[in-house]
Amino acid sequence: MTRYSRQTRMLVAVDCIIFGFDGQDLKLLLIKRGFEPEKGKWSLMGGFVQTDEDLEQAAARTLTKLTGLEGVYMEQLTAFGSPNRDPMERTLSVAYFALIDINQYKQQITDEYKAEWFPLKDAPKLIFDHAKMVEEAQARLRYKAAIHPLLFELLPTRFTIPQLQILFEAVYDAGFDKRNFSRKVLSTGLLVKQKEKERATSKRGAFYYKLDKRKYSAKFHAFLNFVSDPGNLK
Amino acid sequence: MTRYSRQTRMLVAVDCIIFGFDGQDLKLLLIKRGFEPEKGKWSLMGGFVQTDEDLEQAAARTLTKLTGLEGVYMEQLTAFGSPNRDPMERTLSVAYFALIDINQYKQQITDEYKAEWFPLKDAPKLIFDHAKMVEEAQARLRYKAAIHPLLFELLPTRFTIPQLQILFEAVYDAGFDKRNFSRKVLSTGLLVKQKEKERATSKRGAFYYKLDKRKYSAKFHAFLNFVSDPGNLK
DNA sequence: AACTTTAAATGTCAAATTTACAATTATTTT
DNA sequence: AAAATAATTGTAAATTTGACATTTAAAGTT
Repeated sequence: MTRYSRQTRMLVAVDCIIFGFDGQDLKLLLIKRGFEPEKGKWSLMGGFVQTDEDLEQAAARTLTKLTGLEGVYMEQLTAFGSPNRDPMERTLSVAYFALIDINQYKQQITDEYKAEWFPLKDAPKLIFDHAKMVEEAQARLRYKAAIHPLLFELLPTRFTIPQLQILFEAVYDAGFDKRNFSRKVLSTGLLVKQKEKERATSKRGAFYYKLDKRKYSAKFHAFLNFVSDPGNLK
Repeated sequence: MTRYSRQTRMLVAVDCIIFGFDGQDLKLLLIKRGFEPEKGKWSLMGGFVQTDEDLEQAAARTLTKLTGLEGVYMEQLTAFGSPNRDPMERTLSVAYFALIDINQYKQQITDEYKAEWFPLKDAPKLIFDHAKMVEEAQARLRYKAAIHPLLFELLPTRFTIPQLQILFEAVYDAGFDKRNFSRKVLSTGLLVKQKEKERATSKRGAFYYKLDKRKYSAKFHAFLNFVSDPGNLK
């Protein structure tokens, strides 16, 4: 079979916007780019799509390469295709955003990428259009987390309601009423109270909760309204 | 400047899932593909991204080429990148879905593409992964229309509330209570009642409404909840 | 002119949800 | 034993939703 004639072929890359939560702030995992152009500059983790891969595979491979993690929550954000977004050569990038439990992350021994967590609000200047990607990813995160139980992906298996609230407050840069928040979250039926308490933060200690895996799967795409009127989001 | 070495370059296309509404059913605009492979088979309208174009431009150009319309509502759905989705040669496709007022559509004189509207429920077999694209577009349409004032893009400037309801019922393949529906829609404050009535459908006639353009722009991304519990959508 | 027909427009009440707001409790430290 | 701290829980008013039937405007018919 022949090929399509007279058409431009281009590189296709994936770039990952990797979010984490350290208990206080929303973080972004960035690397120092290891090759030209823009070598040594801060960048999203990315890579070219290989001959035998589809996009999800490329994104998962890229994420695993950096974090060592597999089975991480990830979804396609959008494709970025401005003709000159990469000055070297035309490269389409399909952006994926990922949510990981920051505690699961172990920096690769081989320090191959000089990766570093940055507070989202205080990230360095990024190469190409990566800042735009991060911006869109943040908007998407806010959008989806307002109506779906997404942010649990950023927490460890066991977490407390106050921890969850701090996370929501970090994502929306806003304060929520404790009573209403916990009622809302508990009313989803997704949480299972544990017998143990988290004792580091307070004298009284807060009960741990875990996700009810069955219900979590079942209701992941349901409209749960965690945040009312989450601003003017896309 | 040199190029990235040892990487696969590939074709990048855009494909448009074009929805219309004829007053009764949700429709899909398809073309008979004009070149090999799969020449003569039903297909989404698409085209290769050109050297100087970004993705939005390519999608808009493609849509205009088929419909003659400009300024149409369009948003990126997702990128499809399975290695063998096009048997001829590896081609990444970025899918866009568009909503057009079916009455605005005039088939191009040059009949270049043999385009045809199909009821969404009764569309023919499509080439490559286009059926999957349509399926995802429909899911996205249902998702977004449940919470944002999106479906107005499918209607003419003047429309009646019963017409709007029929549209919602077509999109969700469900019936809604007239009283609750009109209350919900009117409570958004987006509609301006006109003096004239639509007189073709009923003896009494239904008042026309228009969108309040200011409020429509302002609230387009707001969470308006047109449909409660719109099923288990993504 | 009165009556019939058809679809549009509108109202109400109960239930559920949301919002605003403060007191109590478990535990550690002093 | 008292103080301090953060977790947990309650309630009443307001708003929104859901279920349900009647009235109304206009055209057609007798």
